Amino acid sequence: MARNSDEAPSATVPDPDEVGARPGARPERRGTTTLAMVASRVGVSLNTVSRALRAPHTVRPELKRRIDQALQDLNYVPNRLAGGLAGTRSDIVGVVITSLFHSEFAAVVDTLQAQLLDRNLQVMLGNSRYDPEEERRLVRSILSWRPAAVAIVGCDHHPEATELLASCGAPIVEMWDVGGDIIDSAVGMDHEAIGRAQAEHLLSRGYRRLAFLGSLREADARARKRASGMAATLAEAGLPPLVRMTRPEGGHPDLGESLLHELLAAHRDVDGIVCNSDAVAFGVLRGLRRVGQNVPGDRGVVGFGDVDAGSCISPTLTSVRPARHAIGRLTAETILARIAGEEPRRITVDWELLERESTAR
Amino acid sequence: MARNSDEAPSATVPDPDEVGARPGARPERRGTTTLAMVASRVGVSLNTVSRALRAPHTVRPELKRRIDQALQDLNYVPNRLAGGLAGTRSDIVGVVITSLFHSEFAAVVDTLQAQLLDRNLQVMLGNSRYDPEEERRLVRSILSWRPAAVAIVGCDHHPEATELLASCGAPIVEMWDVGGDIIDSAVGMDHEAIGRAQAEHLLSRGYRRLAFLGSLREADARARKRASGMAATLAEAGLPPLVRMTRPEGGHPDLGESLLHELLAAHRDVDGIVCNSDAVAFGVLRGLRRVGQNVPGDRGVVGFGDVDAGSCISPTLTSVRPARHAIGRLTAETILARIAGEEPRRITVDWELLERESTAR
DNA sequence: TTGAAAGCGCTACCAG
DNA sequence: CTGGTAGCGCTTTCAA
Repeated sequence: MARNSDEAPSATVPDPDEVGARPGARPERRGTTTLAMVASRVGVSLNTVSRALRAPHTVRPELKRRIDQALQDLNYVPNRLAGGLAGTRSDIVGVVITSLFHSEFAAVVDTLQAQLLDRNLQVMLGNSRYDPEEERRLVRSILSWRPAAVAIVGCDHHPEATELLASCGAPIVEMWDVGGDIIDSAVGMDHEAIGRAQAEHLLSRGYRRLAFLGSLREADARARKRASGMAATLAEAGLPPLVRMTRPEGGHPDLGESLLHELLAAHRDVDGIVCNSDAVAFGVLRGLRRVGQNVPGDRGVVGFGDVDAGSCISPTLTSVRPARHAIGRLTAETILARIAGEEPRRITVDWELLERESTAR
Repeated sequence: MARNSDEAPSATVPDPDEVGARPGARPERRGTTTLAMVASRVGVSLNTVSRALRAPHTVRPELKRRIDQALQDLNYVPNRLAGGLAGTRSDIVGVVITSLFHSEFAAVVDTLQAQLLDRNLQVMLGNSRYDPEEERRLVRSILSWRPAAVAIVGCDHHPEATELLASCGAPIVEMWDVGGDIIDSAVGMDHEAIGRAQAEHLLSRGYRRLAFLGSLREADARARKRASGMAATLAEAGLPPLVRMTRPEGGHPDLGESLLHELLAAHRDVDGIVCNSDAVAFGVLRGLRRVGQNVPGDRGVVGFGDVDAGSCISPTLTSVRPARHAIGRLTAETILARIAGEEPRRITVDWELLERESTAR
């Protein structure tokens, strides 16, 4: 059981306002107990209490016990705004992502938050919704809390965001992608390599004419890198160029089905389809089933993200599984290391191409 | 096909100043412009600049222009720790959820964050991972930032968390659930009613012996309320009692398939299966397909959450669609209203039972 | 319309 | 080991 300040059977919470009102004690405000109140109740100085909290071993055990008691009696909750202002660190880690909804990054944030909380770092979250302007706003806003570090999705940001991050003095960890210029540290995947692997896999199964389908809104730098990887692979193999189709709508099965129809109308010869996300791929599979096309016989389909459902649909979906938890964990570790003064890191994280029925011919 | 996981110390990174914090000297924060610096550059006093920021109309237009110029030249980023300490508001909204990974709440947080950011409120996120003890820690931690408001999933918390939230003085909005006691305000669904609807739907399709399957870890108060609703419906119809099966693992298709086998072994007569989440339901469908059972013919399956893939699998999955974005939006509105001094609210949000093939007999 | 001064609650430094 | 004393950067009266 954790020792100080972190336990209180809330059976009876004494009134914090009842403090020996001596000249010298600060005027008490309703509801909030300050260190000074605790100190005056115990009869020691304010900063003794502060030390009892931060460096327990520097306080006489007996005194420490009495202080803990008072802390608990008064139900003290520290004011970290004050702590952050006075100290050097703010204990806030800003986390900027591009999307939460399509759960691309939910698992990453999940792991990251849990690991940071263990070290008493609080996550301040922002979602740019794939909008660079929003990202700029968000970065500004988060930096105004003087975070101890910032984790942000991607390596390609609004120029002012990059500038702000680079010069704010806090460690910055760019997540998900490792390609390109890095501000400080990065933990992510090589998306171009993923695109190559997706294309190579389809080619190895005999598909020859490939397309890349996805939401334009989510056609971020990572998606473009994957598409580039595919295009490069095709070029090297001397095959016809990659067909790319996007729409403004979000990545959803309906988008996938709709893009599929467009694709079949314009490029009937395409036989290998890579989607920007599994959600889109599900729609493509649904569409192909509805028009009586056989998968993997007539056309192969590859997703990205490896959502749970991919192994439950029929045909099961070939997809790329990012090491989401690894990214979250390694990002947390990198943040802690950087805060501790270690060198910047650039970590390339594993991913896996899971070959399932949708390409198994 | 696994890929590289090499770790290369990046050489392209500009090395920050000597981090060697000599004892005695306060660590210098790089690139931090203070209001005072801006003021001295313009040749006015510090709080004139402050006013120019917060109440522009109280400053002579010409001066305002010069101040704005200086603000921009020096690339001023406010320090909201200081602002929060000095002022009465902290502009932080704490958001406590039970899970991010299975994206149950990702959409809610998504919408909530975007709406709050529009009003310059920053989201501080915490994930309790369905653990009351973690929830208590998290609430304490978040309250130590003196948030302007707190949004939290559910109405059933660790007792100390409830106590802390109730007495912290900030508006509290409980999300997702509206049943039971409320601390301040709530925006959510009636989960017992959902359970009743799930059961009634199965009964109306001729299924008679019902079971509830799910992850124990996610068997939170909401899930229990839904199961209760089902049980009550069965009791009122004079049918055999609800079979409940849970396991400690997280809600995943594999869990669903595994629970299904257990169910078939122990209660062969069950013909209507309600799952705690769509992910579990997907596994149940997969399992039934593998053992050659016909859905919806032999058994009906109902999910919860209405994940995208539900309409792409075969058979398509009957599920309950929570009004996720509505919850996010209404929570934001309630928070803003409460901060503005309006009365607490209790809002019951719609949901929809989507009848698809998995129960269509 | 502007400025001076007093804190917000805490941490950090120094002397006892 | 303990207490005094400065601030951290900003908001807020209250004067000018």
